Amino acid sequence: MNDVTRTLGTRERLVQTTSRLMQRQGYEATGIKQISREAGVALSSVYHFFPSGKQELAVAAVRHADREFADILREALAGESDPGAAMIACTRLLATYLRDSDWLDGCPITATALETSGRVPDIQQAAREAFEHWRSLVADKLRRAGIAEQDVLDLARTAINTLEGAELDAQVSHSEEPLQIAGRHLARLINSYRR
Amino acid sequence: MNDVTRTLGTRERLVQTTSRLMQRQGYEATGIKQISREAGVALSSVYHFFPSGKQELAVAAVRHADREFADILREALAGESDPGAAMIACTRLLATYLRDSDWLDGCPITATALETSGRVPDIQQAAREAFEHWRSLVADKLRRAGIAEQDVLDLARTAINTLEGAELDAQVSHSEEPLQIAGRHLARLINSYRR
DNA sequence: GCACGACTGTAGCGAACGTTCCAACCAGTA
DNA sequence: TACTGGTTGGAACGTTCGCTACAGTCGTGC
Repeated sequence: MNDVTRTLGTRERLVQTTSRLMQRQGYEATGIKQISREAGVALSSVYHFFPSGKQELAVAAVRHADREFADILREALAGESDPGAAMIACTRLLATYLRDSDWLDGCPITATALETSGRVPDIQQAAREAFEHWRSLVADKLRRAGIAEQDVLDLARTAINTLEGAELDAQVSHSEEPLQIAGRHLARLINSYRR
Repeated sequence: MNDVTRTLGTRERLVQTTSRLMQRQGYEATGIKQISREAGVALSSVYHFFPSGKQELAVAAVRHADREFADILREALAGESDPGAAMIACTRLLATYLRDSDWLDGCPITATALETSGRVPDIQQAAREAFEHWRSLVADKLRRAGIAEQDVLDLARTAINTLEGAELDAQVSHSEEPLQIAGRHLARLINSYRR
């Protein structure tokens, strides 16, 4: 049992533990028994709360990761008024989480989304919604900063995608540098669209 | 048996099939028996060529994917003299492969790299080398185009990372658009460093 | 005190996992 | 023809997988 145990409800503990495990190992490598063990929850309780099993739990975990990552993004974006500086703040925050977790906690859904690609539609759908959600947060920031509407959605898309790629690189390289570089380049790109 | 069968040597068939399966399903979801079945190779032959088993085969598959993706990148980069246009050519080629495979064939090593992160050092190392390899190809292109040396490595890093993120997005969204947008933005970013 | 729904503990199902073992096979060489 | 080294086919190992079944425990409302 860890911090998560005994403070939240059983169902919430399951979702949170699943989300963390899938972030680090992906969908296939994360077993139901491992989840119930690490969450301090009976195996039968998993099927009590998620009657149709692993997939249902995984979808709930992706949705949870969606909200959690959105909170991180929102926090980082809110701290800076300039949109370029806000992107740099994002990369700094992501780099901190990554380093502090010994390069284990990257994007919480990428591994799951990739290995279930074309095989588990429910999970795919949840992942698609998460990316869309995160993009909309960045788009809002750009819009408020006065970026022209015809550039906002595309810029937000590349911003999130570059963050994703840089975080993957940082995780594999065990280095914060890819994220720092991405932050600088994204700021420069966004500034080139300011009027 | 498919195209790969009976034309290449047994060992090469195994590596190629493993690479393709891991590209689509990741490491954990790809079974030794599935590999031997799809490659048209006896199960015992897997252990004949790769005595220490699945991990050793996976490392060989990642190295194979490294070379294969590098060929794609080299081809796309060579077709254009302008470095920005070359990046757009890359995104176009990746988008084509992705669409033609029904959005299944994205980056051949991302899924594997992520789900083995911090758990299978050999695979991690092979993935690290692959990313480094691909970066060096882009860096060469930028250098030859006259980008200042102090900008080359960072730009190459962000270019590869943005490609990775955009390809992930394209795969999840079932759309070529994220890659097209990334191409335009990368070209703009690189141009802003031209002298 | 009692009944009831929520949750747990345990045991076990069939299937698939990675791996091992070994006899059989099939070149090529002598 | 006999031998040899590389390769195969098939059976089986122990373990783990996702999942099911069911009796038992617990806190709450009557």
